[in-house]
Amino acid sequence: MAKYSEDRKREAREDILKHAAERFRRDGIAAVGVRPLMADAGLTHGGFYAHFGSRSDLIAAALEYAAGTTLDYFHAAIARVPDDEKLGKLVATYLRPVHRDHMELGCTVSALAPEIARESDATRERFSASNEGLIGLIAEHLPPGGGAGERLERARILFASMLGVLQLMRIETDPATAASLAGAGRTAAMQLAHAPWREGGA
Amino acid sequence: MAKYSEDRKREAREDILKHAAERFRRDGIAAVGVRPLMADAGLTHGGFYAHFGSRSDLIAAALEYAAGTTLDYFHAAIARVPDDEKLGKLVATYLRPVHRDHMELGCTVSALAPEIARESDATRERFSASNEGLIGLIAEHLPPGGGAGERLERARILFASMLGVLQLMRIETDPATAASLAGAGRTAAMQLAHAPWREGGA
DNA sequence: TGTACATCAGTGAACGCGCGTTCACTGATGTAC
DNA sequence: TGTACATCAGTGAACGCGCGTTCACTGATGTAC
Repeated sequence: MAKYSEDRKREAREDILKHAAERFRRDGIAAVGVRPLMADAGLTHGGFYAHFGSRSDLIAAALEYAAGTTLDYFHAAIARVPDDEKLGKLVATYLRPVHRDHMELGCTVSALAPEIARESDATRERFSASNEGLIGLIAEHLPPGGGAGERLERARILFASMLGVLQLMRIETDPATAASLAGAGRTAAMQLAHAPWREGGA
Repeated sequence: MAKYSEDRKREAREDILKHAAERFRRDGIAAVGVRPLMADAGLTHGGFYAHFGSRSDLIAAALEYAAGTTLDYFHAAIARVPDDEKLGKLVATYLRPVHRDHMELGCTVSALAPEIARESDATRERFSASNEGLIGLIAEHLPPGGGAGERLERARILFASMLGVLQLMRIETDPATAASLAGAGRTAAMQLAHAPWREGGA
């Protein structure tokens, strides 16, 4: 019934989402208007509402989409690497210069964390669910040992540390400091991956 | 010559900066307009340009101001604590629930990192210089040992980790996960403070 | 195979609104004598 | 001490512009027979 060209529509929607995911990360969510975004996709602004109920709906969908591409990116980056080097490769990929310089194609959280934090519960929940894939990927390649919950907790902390380091690298104007951050960030991440958990500090 | 009421003007400027620093952190830089901001300070929008050359100038000044208040906040938080507990107190203060729930009065980087990263070199440099105070405060209370450069590097990583954890806590909708993040974040921060540096990982 | 009709993604003018910035002004606060 | 004048922070109308959203429309793509 009324099938029409559902594929064509789905492709257009996907195209809008792809451009939104990229623009949001590059310019910030608040700076991206419906009109320029539709122009990116080769369309005019009125057609937007055939695909999304509102700009808010787009934000939720685009964040979810962006989290998906982020996961794909890191999944691909470690695919051709021996199992026991996957975590190191993931950390190195996360902190490498090209990721610092290309917010628009990289980790969604590092590019948009505070803006996501200001979104509604529903949007944040939807995004978190999508972002769990990346947390899971890290947990999967942590050194063996520990229960599933503990491994996820450790993966979350490792992710948080890398994300913070990357954000500082992006603010930093001195290349030497940025490079030192990348190096020290890698060391720190591997420390967090291997150190005994629970009361490991002073 | 022409002294007039310079103090009064300085007070008004300070008032605008104070409100801007708060609003920026709460709503994001892009979401804060000149008009609502001046209304916060009990003024009308036209007067804005007696204090700042442009909205961009305000952003640079307000970020600097915010970094200053962030430093004051943590400086005060650890003032009445024995020296060897200052770092732990700082970490605990950074990751406590009230800091997660009050972006507008807390760490500027955690509330605005990606937006700051999109600012001009000049603005980022000015902000970084101001934010070095907080990095220095952390470095000061790291366990003894290591050169000044190494201590600063370690402080930067510790700061980055806390900042990432706080941002994840702000995105998270599940209270249990948020609480686990806070706890694990404290453990991780103290691990990073105490672990041997350079090649400490796998 | 050819014609009539239905669907609906996409178009673009229009809506009310808030934006950053300018500018002629006002009026409180200062100085000069 | 009282009066005339200068300064300039603050006012608010006005500028051109882009925003999110609505809606009457068009025209390519589908189905019916």
